[in-house]
Amino acid sequence: MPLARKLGAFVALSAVELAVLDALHKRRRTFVAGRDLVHQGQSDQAAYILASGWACSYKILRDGERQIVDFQIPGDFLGLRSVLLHTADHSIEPITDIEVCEVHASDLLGAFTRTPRLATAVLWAASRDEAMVVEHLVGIGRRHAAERMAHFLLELGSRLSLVGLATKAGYACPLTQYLLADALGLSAVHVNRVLRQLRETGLLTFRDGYVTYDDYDRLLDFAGFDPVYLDHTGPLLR
Amino acid sequence: MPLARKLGAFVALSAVELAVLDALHKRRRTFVAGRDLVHQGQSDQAAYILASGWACSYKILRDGERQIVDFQIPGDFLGLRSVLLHTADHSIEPITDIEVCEVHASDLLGAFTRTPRLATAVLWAASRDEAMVVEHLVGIGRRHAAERMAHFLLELGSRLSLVGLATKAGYACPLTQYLLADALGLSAVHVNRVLRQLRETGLLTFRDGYVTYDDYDRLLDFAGFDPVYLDHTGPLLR
DNA sequence: CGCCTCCTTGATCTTTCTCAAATCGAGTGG
DNA sequence: CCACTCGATTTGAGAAAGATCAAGGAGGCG
Repeated sequence: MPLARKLGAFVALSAVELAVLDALHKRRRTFVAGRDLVHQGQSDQAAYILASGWACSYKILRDGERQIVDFQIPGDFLGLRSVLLHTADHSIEPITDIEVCEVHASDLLGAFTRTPRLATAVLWAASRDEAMVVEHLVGIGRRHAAERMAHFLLELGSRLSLVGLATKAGYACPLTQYLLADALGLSAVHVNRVLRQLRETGLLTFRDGYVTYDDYDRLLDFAGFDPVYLDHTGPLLR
Repeated sequence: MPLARKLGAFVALSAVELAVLDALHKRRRTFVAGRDLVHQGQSDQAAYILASGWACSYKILRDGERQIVDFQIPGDFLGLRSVLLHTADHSIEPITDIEVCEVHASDLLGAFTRTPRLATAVLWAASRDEAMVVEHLVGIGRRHAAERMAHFLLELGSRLSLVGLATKAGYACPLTQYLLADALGLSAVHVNRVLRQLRETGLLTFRDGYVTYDDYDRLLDFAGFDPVYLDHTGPLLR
């Protein structure tokens, strides 16, 4: 269970807490790629824990422009904020076919009451997600396109290796250039050019759904990637 | 106490919970404008609750570029994420002289264990903050400068009116054009031009530390401002 | 085969940045 | 009261990053 693994990095979970966590994984469901799971503005939505596949959360503006806020990979929550805020402030779309576990607001709040440490752990996971959104914000605001792309793909690799889906060499990545454009605040055309530039300067290659690091150290430097905000040396709470 | 007021909007707090919250407000401190409270990379930092004044959280990139992630106003947490993640992933600078209450990690985690509902409330507040960061991200990624500025200033007004610091007409705002530039991912020069444009088209005026709405309805429309993500009809938990 | 999605590349245009310089008001010391 | 400084604002001119428009190409699939 990728979620337990993730939370376990922060809070040393007891048997009871693991059992409560396991009980959240009862309602299993699957969704097909491309059909929204949650739609911006819906209220009283359930949250989900992503078991397999990729999804993205995004917002649509009036003029039809889309901004992807984050991609979700196995072990991530989908729509946790929507549950807490009572209304979905963003939409969620599966990028591939996905498997999820549905979690109702009452389940979650009940679990928190029974095992407060789990609440702390979830608060930690939410903070980590926010740290990624913040880094994303910084990238869009103050990095130019190539640096932004490099940083983004490095972060994704770092997250994926945490759940065993990436190696030092690279990772499988189902994102299209259109998705990258919507995530990075660029046009799809420019994404293409930037990827070409990264390939031609020997930093990384994104081709046929696979990201390959061509020179990891130089790439880290080029992107100014600092993995501190994703690292954690061990459980904070014992 | 602005924090109790804010959390009270989400969770109907009991006398015990209010007492625990009050106990967090023991260590009062003041800081002068311009000197960092928290510095990027510090570990085991305390968190603060802002009692009066304005602050901002930001990240500095290698090349010295700065991106302001969010401004904090009374009732907001400062550095909550840094406590949970064990390391500050951003810096915090007071924009005006400020008064804060220092909160240690242990106080906070202790309070959560004693009153789980408080943990839920703080999780809610954190989610609300994240929703604002997300909206900020969307603005930087997909809105052009004028729209971005208008949306940003409307959101700020909306947050301020929640704690009684803004009216329908406008609000006092200590931000310089340099701060706005660093927040919005623009150059200070362009911020100036955009403010002029908004003034000349009769939408809003930002002058002498005061934001005045010149035509609120047209401004809402121009910015595509949707206050849903800040609204809450009442306590979710009773 | 024909259609569809995604990727690729060229040409041109727009937004925003950078550099430069003038202005303005609040303090400060003489 | 005046000269001086300092931070913030304002405006202009030219440059650059990235957007938009347009058109092909390559692979998958009914």
